[in-house]
Amino acid sequence: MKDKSVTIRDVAAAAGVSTATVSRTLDPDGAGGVSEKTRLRVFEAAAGMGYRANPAARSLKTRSARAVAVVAPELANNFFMDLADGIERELSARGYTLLVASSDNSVEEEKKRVAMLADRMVDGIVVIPAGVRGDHLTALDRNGIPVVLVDRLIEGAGIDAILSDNETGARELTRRLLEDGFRRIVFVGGDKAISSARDRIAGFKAAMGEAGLHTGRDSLCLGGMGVNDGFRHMDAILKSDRLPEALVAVNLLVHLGMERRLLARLPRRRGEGYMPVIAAFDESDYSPFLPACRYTAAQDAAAIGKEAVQRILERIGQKRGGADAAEVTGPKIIRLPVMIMRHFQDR
Amino acid sequence: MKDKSVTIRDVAAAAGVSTATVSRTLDPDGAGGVSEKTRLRVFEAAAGMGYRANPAARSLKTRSARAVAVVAPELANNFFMDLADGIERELSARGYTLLVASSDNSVEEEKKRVAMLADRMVDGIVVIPAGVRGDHLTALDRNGIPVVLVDRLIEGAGIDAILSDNETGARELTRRLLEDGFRRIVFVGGDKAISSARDRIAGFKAAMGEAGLHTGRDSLCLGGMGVNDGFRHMDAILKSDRLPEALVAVNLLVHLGMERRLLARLPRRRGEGYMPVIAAFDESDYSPFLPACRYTAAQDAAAIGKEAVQRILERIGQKRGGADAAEVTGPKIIRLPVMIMRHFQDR
DNA sequence: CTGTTAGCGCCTTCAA
DNA sequence: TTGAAGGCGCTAACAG
Repeated sequence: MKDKSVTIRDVAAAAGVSTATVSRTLDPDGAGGVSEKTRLRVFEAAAGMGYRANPAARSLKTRSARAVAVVAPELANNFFMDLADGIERELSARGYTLLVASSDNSVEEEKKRVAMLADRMVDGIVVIPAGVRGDHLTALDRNGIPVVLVDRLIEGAGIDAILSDNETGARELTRRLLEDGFRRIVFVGGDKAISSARDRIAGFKAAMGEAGLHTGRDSLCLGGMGVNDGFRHMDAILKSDRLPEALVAVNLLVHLGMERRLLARLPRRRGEGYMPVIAAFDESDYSPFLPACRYTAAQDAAAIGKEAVQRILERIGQKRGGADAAEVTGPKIIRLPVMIMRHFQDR
Repeated sequence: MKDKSVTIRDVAAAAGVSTATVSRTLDPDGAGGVSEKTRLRVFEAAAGMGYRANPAARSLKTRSARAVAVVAPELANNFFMDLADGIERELSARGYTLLVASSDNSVEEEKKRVAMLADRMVDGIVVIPAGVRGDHLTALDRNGIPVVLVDRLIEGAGIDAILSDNETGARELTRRLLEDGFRRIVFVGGDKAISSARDRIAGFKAAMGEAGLHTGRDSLCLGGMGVNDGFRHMDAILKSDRLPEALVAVNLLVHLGMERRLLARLPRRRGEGYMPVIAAFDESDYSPFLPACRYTAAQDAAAIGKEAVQRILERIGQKRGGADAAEVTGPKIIRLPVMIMRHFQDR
């Protein structure tokens, strides 16, 4: 907001060329026919005067802002921000800016935020969907603002997505428990509306099936993806007749809730009473401290972020180039492997 | 990016008024002399056509973008994102957009990001400083882009700041340990370059002094604010002659590192050998699970975020109004209280 | 390879 | 209270 901000005209005057030449020289996409001599002169002049292109003016003209947005259900979530971090790193390396907005776990809010971002002419939006509805995203994508889904899929929306291989992850997690000799295993949490949860449930069932175990009502405590849901389910389990030997938690938060419920039991003395083993999706810095936690499926947030950026910039490039082959190919869905980690607790 | 984006002219035509009238009617600051009748007509037309003002064009003209940026040392940090969440909530309620960027814990990077954001004509920047240097921020603030520091202070920079009352927090934390009967207490971690660390150290010393205890070399393990630093310090402590009875951790990460080191000991069986008690800054969802953690000082991230937004919008308003009284008053520094929490572990 | 020109969509005097 | 007109800083044809 410096009053004396130096414009392209000042640079042009100083370098003794036209504004058009300066513009071409300083084109971020670097594709301009400018002679080496003038290019040098312009660069020098620009640097000397501390010229900085005005992005608003540029946007107004080019209808693009060299910015990409991320919309996450919440900001204060470790996994989402790991993703954002990866995205930011990748993006800034290529001269793009990242905007972040929170949908506050609401599709309504997500709609608003996405609209606002579209207004701000971001070149693309990475969305961690808050729910199952994706019409607003599909519309955006069709209208020329590329959208890439991350972490969760919206079925039938026809939008590219980068995910973890949730089914395989859950199957592996369950297999480990089976290999350890557990038989009475219960899956906890999981909103059927959310694709990752569905896939994880499927993986669990598959592994149980392989072992010849039936997965009926009493081996599934479905519903919810939050801390309270985990707490609630664990509570119910503790009050049930047949205590499971092991549990599979659908995600970090449900896992946390379950551990909380276990911690809250009286008497607090460890080693007394029932203590199940938990295998959970999502590794965190604190996993080693959770008393029941034996296995986690660690998602590679950095890789997902990187892949998402790559995909969205590719799409942005295509749009500029005018190619529209993507629609024919159908949405591209990438599933990245997870890593199973073992935690040793003093049990 | 819609090809057929509806502009102010379309609305003007539809409503049968001039573009100037539409502009006045839709002024976000609401201060325009427009008759109720035309205002209604314009609103109706705008809504009917789905008009959305183009922020780039508006920015170009007004040199403001109704956007505020947050620059944090890292995104994948619970406390910082709690702050960001609070800021976002407050901001979007007032029609502002939040941009988030990471300085990657480097002042150099912070400089670059801040410059980029200034180019994008954000109206103000909330910074969680990466280090002690703040010239670039002071310059910005003087040049008309309000800057508010959060969580950490930069001495002598003359910039407004919203902080926790770190000294009182650390003193309280230490007092609790003393009340519990501990005498050999060591403070762990803390970069002297970071104001919050300095204040916390001072609080520790004050409490110890009150109790008539000396705080010499052997009661301070200073240096570092990260997980590795905590680990390293705890390692050294375990190898020392006189094991402290209790420890004060400078922040969440150092605390985590310390707990990790304790966890890593062999034999892994709990209850064997030495187990100190820790009082740490920063409460998290996982604090109840950390075996050594007895007290935490919980910062009120939401309140800090809210306060920061309020302050920065105030400054933005002043700037528009042309008032410059702030410079006379000197920087405003607000210290918010922390809450001491007790954790009961099965020890 | 470089300059000229005409806006992008909006806001804001200045008159009416 | 309203309208007309002139840019904000930049880019993208189109000439030269």
